[in-house]
Amino acid sequence: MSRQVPTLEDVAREAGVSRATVSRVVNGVRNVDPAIQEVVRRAIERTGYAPNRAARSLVTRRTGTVALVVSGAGASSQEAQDAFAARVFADPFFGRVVAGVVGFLRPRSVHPVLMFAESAGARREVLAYLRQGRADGALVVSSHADDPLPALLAEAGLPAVLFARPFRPVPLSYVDLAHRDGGRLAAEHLLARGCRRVATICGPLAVPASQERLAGFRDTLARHGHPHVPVAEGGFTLDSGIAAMTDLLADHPDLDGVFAANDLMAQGACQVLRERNRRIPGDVAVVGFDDSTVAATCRPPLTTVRQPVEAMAADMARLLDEHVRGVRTEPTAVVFDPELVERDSA
Amino acid sequence: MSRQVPTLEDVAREAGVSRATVSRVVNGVRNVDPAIQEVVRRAIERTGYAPNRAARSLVTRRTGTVALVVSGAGASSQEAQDAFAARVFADPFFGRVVAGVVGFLRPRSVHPVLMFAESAGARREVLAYLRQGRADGALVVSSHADDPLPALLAEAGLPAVLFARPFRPVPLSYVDLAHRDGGRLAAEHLLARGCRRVATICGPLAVPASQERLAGFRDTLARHGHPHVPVAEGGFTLDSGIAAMTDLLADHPDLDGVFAANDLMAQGACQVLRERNRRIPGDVAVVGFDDSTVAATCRPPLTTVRQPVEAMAADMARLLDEHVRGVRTEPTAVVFDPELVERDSA
DNA sequence: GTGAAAGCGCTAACAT
DNA sequence: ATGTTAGCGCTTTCAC
Repeated sequence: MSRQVPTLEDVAREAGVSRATVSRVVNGVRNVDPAIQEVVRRAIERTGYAPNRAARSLVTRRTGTVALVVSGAGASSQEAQDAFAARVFADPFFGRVVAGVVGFLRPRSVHPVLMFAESAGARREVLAYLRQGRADGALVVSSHADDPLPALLAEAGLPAVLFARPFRPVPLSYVDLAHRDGGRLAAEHLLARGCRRVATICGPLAVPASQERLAGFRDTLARHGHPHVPVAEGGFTLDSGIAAMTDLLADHPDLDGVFAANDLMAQGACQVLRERNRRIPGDVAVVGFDDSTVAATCRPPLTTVRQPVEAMAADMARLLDEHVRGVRTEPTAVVFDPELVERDSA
Repeated sequence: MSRQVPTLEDVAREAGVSRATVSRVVNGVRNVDPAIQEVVRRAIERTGYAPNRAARSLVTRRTGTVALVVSGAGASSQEAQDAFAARVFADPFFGRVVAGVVGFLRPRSVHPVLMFAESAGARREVLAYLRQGRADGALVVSSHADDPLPALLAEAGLPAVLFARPFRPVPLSYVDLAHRDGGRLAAEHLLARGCRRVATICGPLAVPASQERLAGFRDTLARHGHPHVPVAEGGFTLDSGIAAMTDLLADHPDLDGVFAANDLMAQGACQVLRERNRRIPGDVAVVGFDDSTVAATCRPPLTTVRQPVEAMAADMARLLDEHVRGVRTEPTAVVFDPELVERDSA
């Protein structure tokens, strides 16, 4: 059938040296005569040798693989799982996480295996996967606020790094954004351009990040003499943004500024506003959050609070790498600063 | 540091049996006394044993992992790679592929490792990965028409299944859609609702699927007395849909129906139409393609030609599984039928 | 039905 | 600088 795969032994025989020597040149260990290196390299070429990773992993106890886990609230039917996966990918946020993670991992030849942990069973699978040594650690992105996975990972003593501070304290490293500052940035910008009747479409209040963006926004407005800010809660989706904006407009037809806690909801808000023939930013200024891909394609392009997701994700991978290599032992938090990106919507 | 992980040996000692017996119960092999099975199971419980996958893979020569490869045209800078990943995930199409693949794989405890192959170096990495036995096979989704990866995979004799028929024949299994029929469905629907001046925003003509959707659309119209159909080529993105619709409208201000070769471009078309105050479908009917997530959230919701991506992706995984297990040896093509989904836009 | 033992292909001491 | 050798933890004949 498929011909036998060459092993270290074969290469050694071909090159007339020992397995150990071949192993040394394959792994780039020094202490090998340059001339012999060349001979071995040629033998590798000729035989078409590729090191068997299972054998290597068995002795090194490392796989060069990390689990990229998308963790969420828990439906368990097949349709629900499909929907979960589709929803995750529909959010431009996740694509940026992957880009950042892969950007760090790829140069190091480590690969991400995609896992969904939206049910108790799926969480068990993630733990089993890690315990079987199939991956060196886990990168966890929770969509759900009170995700049980981080605690399980920590208890099991498995290397893991989280995107966003967990709801309840867990001895795990994480990267996060200074969400409160982000809310402040949005408020200051709206105020600076003269808005006086501003409202906000906040994210799910069960999510700490939503709470903080809202708090930063509110506090700043209060400090500038606007103690009462209409709030509509959304779910970080386009639809929820549409619904929230519709509600807000019904109760406060005279508003002149809106801060949406992510770009998707901001886009929904813009859609509603345009349908109602409100000019953006003339009649109503709109500020989003994230600076995701939709921010640029939205009509009009969104002024938004940028979250450097790619950089954050890359750092998450870096932290995990350090934990796995053992050069970092204590849980560490890295908090990034948001930045206002001005486009046309405000 | 982290306590020693229990091995088969430990469980065997704990249960008072041999390694072989423990292995048998772990792998569900029969010929084990039920009483002993129970003893072993308890020992596993007590020790918290989890089989080491590297060791198992070393002897079984199977990993329970498949590479999910997104293959594309070739930029090689870090930014280009980031952008590639972000773009891939921005397309709702890919999320559905993942959902379908995971739906099949998960019940079988096999996991997808995500790989991007947009450059020659990245392609080499994919081949090396497979040759090292780190994955049992590859599931390939090409965004680029003349992707060199399938041929490389076939030459190397590595198990692989493609999403969509490759540009030039390659001895690999693939799943695909009857795109031509999809184009026909769109044309028939537009005709049936009375449109007489229809145009189309086709996909990149370098992609076979685009060609076929266009051909099916054109042929059907021609057969009904409309030999000349204005065509604008897009790139399957929102922006390109906007540009194409703008052009079409400039040249043919009186058109009353548009078929866009995917939903993203249809959405762009709708945006332009609404800005121009054309009513949809009253003034201009719009038909999309894919029935992706944007179809439902578009304003108005899109009438579209459904491509059963999840089912196709699941079948792709099934074919690969069969090739890997050796129960299927010949390259096989599975072609799915499109279906018209009526919503509000046409 | 169960155990003994031979590898799977590799790395890493340890010798030389 | 290079070779020898002892495992890593598992599955799988082959005896019993």
